[in-house]
Amino acid sequence: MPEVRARGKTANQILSRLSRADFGLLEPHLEAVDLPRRKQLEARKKRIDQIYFLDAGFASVVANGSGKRQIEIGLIGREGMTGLGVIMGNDRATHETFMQAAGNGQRMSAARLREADEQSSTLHRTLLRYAHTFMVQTAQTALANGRSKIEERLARWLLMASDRLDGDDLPLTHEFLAIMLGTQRPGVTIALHSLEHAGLISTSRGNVTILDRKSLMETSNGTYQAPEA
Amino acid sequence: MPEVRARGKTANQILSRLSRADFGLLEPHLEAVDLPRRKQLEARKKRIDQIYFLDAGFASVVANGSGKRQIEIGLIGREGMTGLGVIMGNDRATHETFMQAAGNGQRMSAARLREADEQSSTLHRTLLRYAHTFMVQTAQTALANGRSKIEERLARWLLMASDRLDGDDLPLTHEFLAIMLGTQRPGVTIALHSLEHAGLISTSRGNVTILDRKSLMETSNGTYQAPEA
DNA sequence: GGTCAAATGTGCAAAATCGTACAATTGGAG
DNA sequence: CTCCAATTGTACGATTTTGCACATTTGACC
Repeated sequence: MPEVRARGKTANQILSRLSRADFGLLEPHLEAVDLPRRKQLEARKKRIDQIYFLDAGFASVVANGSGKRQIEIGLIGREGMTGLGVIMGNDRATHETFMQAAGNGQRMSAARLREADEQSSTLHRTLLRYAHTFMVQTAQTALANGRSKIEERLARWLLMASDRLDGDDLPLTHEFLAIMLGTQRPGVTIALHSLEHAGLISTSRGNVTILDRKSLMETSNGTYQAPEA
Repeated sequence: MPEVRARGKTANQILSRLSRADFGLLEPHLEAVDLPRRKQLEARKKRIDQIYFLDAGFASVVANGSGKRQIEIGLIGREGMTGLGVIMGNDRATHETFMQAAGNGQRMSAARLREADEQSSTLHRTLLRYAHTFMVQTAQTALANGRSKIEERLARWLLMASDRLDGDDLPLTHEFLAIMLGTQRPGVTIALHSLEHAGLISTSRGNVTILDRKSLMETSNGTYQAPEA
């Protein structure tokens, strides 16, 4: 049987919503790949060679400052893709992007994507719309970082992460969460306990399970926005 | 004499760097406008009707959260424009944008800009490149908000503001700065005094003057990036 | 079933920031 | 010149977060 990848074969929301024609532009170049945890998808200041459309798992986009200051500015799951720089005319990555929860996706060369992007204005518009979504997410992050307490930001982050996974089990260590939120690791431990005591989550070594999504949203105090927006 | 607006007639860096042809697409629709302080250029959730290319002064883009939580996510000066949503396929504004330091600029209808943007791919690419720049600025803001002290963020902000004005005099009240940085107003007063005692700035009612740009950059502790990047 | 590195729990003093209140001052309007 | 509202200076307890340090637990591997 021929190796034809149907549009419906991917869980990636950008790909699966493309028109048949637009998908046809990309399809010959797509390659299914496994994406283990910590796999780097983009490296700061390095040329973007490959574009990843995620089907499962999620990646973090992290900005680095002086010293070891770093903080997450966005999450990418099956709703999105890496390589926005390519779409927007900058072929070098500004930030680090790496898998945070293992999964898989479709990969293609950045050059090929650029070609397809130039050929189809409808494809281009679709990709741009996602870029805009990501921009809004980053802005929300800036707001949360500046005006919210750790517990609120943690609640927001857990919700965003679970949106990008199938279940409510999030494979995360406190250490990782601390880096994502840009705080001390013990602060994360405290905040997680607080949420756990309130019955919103349960935790075990390297794992957080969301129990009460609704209350978590309240705890996030307006910093979390439903993904459809 | 005919009222022809030459490309060189505007200080806006996007417009002045356009090819003759691309500028020709926009020029018939541009209208010089005065932009007083607090003039709103975009309103959250409202349709974007007009696009502004700034020639002087600068605008703040502010994200709002629950209650009165708000924080600035970006500055726009003569290097930029408003209405990125239109370029990226979203005709409603996500954030508030208003003039922070009075100035002037060129205005045109969003519909006309969209038309021109669709006609010329070189114009489109130019606008997109600015959108990417703004995205990076927002990401830097998220980093600074999450990992920097008020004094560092203040130094960063003053530098960014002065990049977008001609002189080193910034017409700003503590109150406004507090909103921009997302902190308490007294905190700004303290931080300004600290910078003033160190000889980096001088202040008077409603005004901050930058005296030592270089030291300010050091104080910002890596959060400020030179505008050319 | 023992070992070890990773992950988590906990404590605590220092620093930063918040939240709020109120006094002092300044410059423009009348 | 006088008045007044906006702006700035200052204070202070409460809260949050930092920055360490160290004890404990867990689970994979041997």
